[in-house]
Amino acid sequence: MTRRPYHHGDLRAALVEAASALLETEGAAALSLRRVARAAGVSHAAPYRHFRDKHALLEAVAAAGFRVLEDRLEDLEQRFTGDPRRQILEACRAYVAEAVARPERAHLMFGGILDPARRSDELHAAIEESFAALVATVRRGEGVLFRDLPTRDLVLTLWSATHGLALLAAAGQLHDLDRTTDPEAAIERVLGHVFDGLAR
Amino acid sequence: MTRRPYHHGDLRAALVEAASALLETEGAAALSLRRVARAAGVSHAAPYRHFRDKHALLEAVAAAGFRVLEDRLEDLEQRFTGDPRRQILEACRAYVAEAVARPERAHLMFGGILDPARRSDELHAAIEESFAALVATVRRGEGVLFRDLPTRDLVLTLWSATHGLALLAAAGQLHDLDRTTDPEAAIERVLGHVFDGLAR
DNA sequence: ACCTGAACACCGTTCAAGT
DNA sequence: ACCTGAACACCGTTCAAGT
Repeated sequence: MTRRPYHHGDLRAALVEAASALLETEGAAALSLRRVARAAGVSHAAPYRHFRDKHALLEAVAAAGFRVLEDRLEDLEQRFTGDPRRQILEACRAYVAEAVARPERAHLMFGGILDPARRSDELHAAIEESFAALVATVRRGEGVLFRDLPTRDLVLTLWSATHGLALLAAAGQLHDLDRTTDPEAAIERVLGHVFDGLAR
Repeated sequence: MTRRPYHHGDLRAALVEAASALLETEGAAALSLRRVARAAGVSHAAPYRHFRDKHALLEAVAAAGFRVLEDRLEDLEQRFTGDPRRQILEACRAYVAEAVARPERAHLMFGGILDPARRSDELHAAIEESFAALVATVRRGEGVLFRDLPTRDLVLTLWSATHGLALLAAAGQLHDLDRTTDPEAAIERVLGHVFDGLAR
């Protein structure tokens, strides 16, 4: 960490990076703009050159999370070509794994911390694209795996189950059901049953 | 709102009430302990007589939410006696309806705002009891509605799907899938498919 | 026992000034 | 163009003092 008075590089990216790290290590409550600035080696007013306010910085952190999710989903199409069942299963697994690995960011992405009315274009695009990747994954099972149901029904059912398990796991609330169940095993079983309900 | 210097009544309850109201109208970010105190007509230091800190007050708000959920679930056993399918369906509907009606509190209950490591006894008990009510509801379908699966599997699958839909709806993220789908109709379809997967 | 008012360290945001 | 440092209103928390 060089401590020059001026940050000669991509300060914007450095701030998003620092905020993401602080978020996960200290929690959302302890994440202040001033601490982020300090971690990036700039004054507390410098972030305002790159973000309108704290909310905008948090949106950028969330957007990065959605892009990671999108990348992971798109990767699976290549890795399991011709096996839509496996693709969908791994997609849901990745969704849960991401939420468990970065619970604070997951809550920021899905949580009620950000105001939906003030979504930046960047966040909006990141959400749309990761969501499109999800729909595309599910679609590859149409006519092969699933009964003739509206795409909307397939996506809604698989997404709800996956999202629910992911957030329960991220919040540590799965332990209230079963102290011995880890999220990896749980998503396997849940998806098995959900697949049964949608199978042709 | 009387404005006496001393609050002669149940200040603790008044603070939880004021905090719940402020939370829903202004959002979690705008919810300060000082504003809660002002709304209850006491000085900013008065809440510390009843709560160790802000976190403890928020826990009390969350606990109230879990108790509401529990009451709603237990109500259904009486209202639809002998119809376990309806009981479970209405339970999931109530879960989603509560999250949609009070999205900010739902995020507080399930969200990553509260630190799981610091759960008060009150909150712990409220979670356990509402969760027990949920398990009891699902159990009434065992041997009648569902295949012979571990209770854990039944609860996990139904709960994940319901929880996921509830939080997606609360966060306004269902709109990204389908602008015309309201949560009421969505939970109906999702649960239909999930039931199919668990049916005997 | 219950509450107040002053105090402290910290925060988000703004803005004139510096390079 | 990009960043700093002072300033302001607000916050969570503590504590001696009041009734």
